[in-house]
Amino acid sequence: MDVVSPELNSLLPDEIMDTEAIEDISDSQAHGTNTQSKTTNETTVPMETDTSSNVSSAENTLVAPTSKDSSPSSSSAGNQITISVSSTTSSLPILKQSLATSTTSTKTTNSVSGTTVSTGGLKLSGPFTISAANHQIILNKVATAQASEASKSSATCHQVIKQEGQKLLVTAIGKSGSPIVLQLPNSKAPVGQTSADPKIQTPQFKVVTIGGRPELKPLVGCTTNQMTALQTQQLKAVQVTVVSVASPTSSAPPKTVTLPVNLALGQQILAVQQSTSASPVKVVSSQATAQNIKPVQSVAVGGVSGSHFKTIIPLATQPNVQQIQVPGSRFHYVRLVTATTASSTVQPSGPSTNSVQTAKPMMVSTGAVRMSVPIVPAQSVKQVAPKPLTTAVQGVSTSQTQQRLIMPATPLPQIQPNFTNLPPGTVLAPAPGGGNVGYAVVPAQYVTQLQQSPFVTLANNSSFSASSGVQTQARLPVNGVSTTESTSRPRKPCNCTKSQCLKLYCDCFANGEFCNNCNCNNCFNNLEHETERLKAIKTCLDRNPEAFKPKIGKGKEGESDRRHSKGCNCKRSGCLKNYCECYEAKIMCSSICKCIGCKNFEESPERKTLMHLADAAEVRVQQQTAAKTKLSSQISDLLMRTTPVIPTGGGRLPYTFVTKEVLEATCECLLERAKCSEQTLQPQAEAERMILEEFGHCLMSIINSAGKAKVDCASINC
DNA sequence: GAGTTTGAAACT
DNA sequence: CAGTTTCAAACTC
Repeated sequence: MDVVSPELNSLLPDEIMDTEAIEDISDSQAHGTNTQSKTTNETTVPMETDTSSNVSSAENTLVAPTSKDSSPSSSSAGNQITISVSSTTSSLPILKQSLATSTTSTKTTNSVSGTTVSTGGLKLSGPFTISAANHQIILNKVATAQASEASKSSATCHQVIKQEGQKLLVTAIGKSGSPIVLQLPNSKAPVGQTSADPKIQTPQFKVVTIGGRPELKPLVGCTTNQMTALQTQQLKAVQVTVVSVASPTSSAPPKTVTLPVNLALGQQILAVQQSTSASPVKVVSSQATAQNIKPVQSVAVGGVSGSHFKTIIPLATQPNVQQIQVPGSRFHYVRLVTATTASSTVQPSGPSTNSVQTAKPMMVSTGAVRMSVPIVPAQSVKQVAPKPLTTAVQGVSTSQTQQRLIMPATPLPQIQPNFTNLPPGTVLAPAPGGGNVGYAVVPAQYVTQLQQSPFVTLANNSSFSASSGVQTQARLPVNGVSTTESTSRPRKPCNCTKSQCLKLYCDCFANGEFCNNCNCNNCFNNLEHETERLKAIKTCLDRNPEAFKPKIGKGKEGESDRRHSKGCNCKRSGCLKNYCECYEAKIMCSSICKCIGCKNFEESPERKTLMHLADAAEVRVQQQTAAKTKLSSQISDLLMRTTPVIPTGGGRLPYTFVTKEVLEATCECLLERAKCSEQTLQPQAEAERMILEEFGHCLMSIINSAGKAKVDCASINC
């Protein structure tokens, strides 16, 4: 696997670095480690990135000029990277500093251009833009759509990374929305041949893995050992790992992912493949030294024309996690699960194995094909990885870094070719094992679920240890709602009995989640039945391509912000019961609803009544809670202030607990209960019973508190 | 907790 | 596309 040079690392948005990393950059850069990259077998492929958690800076994104725009050196001999940094507003000190110290760039106040990044034998050339203001690195489309087609046969229109016979062709995403294609053909195949006719030869894609991992340990035999101390120090800062696309190795069968042509239609393909053992470049090297890196791998997939492709690089605790956000889709992030091959460059030695077991960063995994295929036609991409994510991810990572997902090795040839029908955000995880690649389709939420799923286990199998780990998932905001909230929110367990949880009847399945702690019978909505589940997903999508999209979307102009995408069809519920999907979603029915006798509209008296009742109930609950809290606090306060005289061995509780404050609080509780009964039109007898029960509760609280105080005092006296 | 009602999903 | 069946959640008792 190729690893980004320190120079390029320094150019990455600061969101992908943690504070430590940034500091490290500063430190290392201060020492002038400009020449380190040449001795480091690492190469970075710049990814289109957007970590713009800052909205204000989002508008400052600058796109490097395409070749059409006379961008410099896009066709230059593949040994250069032309970096055009245009920072209009906010300064990015770290970035600038990095640029100033680690590149040969021509620096101006707010922009840097003409950077050549050369790392070891790997060289990357091609225009891209680093926007300091927006914290973006944008790979521009090298040419226009027409030119791009022609460019496939010309290396000059690609950014080429070449190392030891391997070439990585990078067709950058441009403003026109062309997909990023990181193409690393087999080293034995000439570049021109590979790219000449994609129809004849299926393109092989390689996923670029960005991010490193803290606590990485150098692998035995990797080039890390050759790194100087300065290199090591610099690499601590940030790591961008370019993972292979096709995995041509002399010893292992290449892991090739064949992508359908239509994926290029406004959809972004991110294929990853790590370099193999045969490759002189070991991915591990930089990461192994990245002790302080908080690697992040995330890609926000933009839409077709004119949409913004953004690669979100959130902090991930482990390197082989990549996230893809597809706005508008409930599948928002992706975990790329590394697969392993029998021939792994991972040394069976203790250190490397242990590093995995202990959640140490192991980009070492070889032959892995990781591929994320955002399916949804992109809409405007506004989602970014907020900085707070960094903290969240880090927090999560510490607790779950040892979890690993064992992916079933079931090949799915019948489904594999058609990625377009998979749910958005689906992760295609190659199954570990031989040359055949099986995929586990993991909708976004699944990834998070997997962390707590019983299917997530520690892999003891050495073949898994290096690459098949499921890493801690950075949680990105989903439609403005933190996925941390959405995923941590307790979901109602399903009770499916006949659907095997593989139909949309099942809420878990419909929400793109695994069943977990459900009451379902004969459940197939789990990794153990990935084949069936994959088929079911495909079936659902065939039936309705929108099946996995949120039902509640934005309405037309002038209508409510939220409305049901299809509308309800209620007939008997008046749309005022939870049978109605609109009412359940707490939205009013809209013009597209086909309901009969609908009462779920703005001026509906029934609806207003319900709303008032609901509000009143909520207020009552709050008041009761407050009253009880007050009572408890006052009792506690009394416990602190009073020192009741406790007769030795006596059974009497001190009367001093029944103070004025306690009485008042008790009365408040009783009054609230009475009001509640009154508002709910309860019969008097029932109301009295409820009040008495409440009084009993209050008494019990007092007695318990007094008893506790007695015990405490007695123990003190003893 | 069992039985009923309901409407979305699935099927024909 | 409409009608019917299946299904699981919501609801009632």
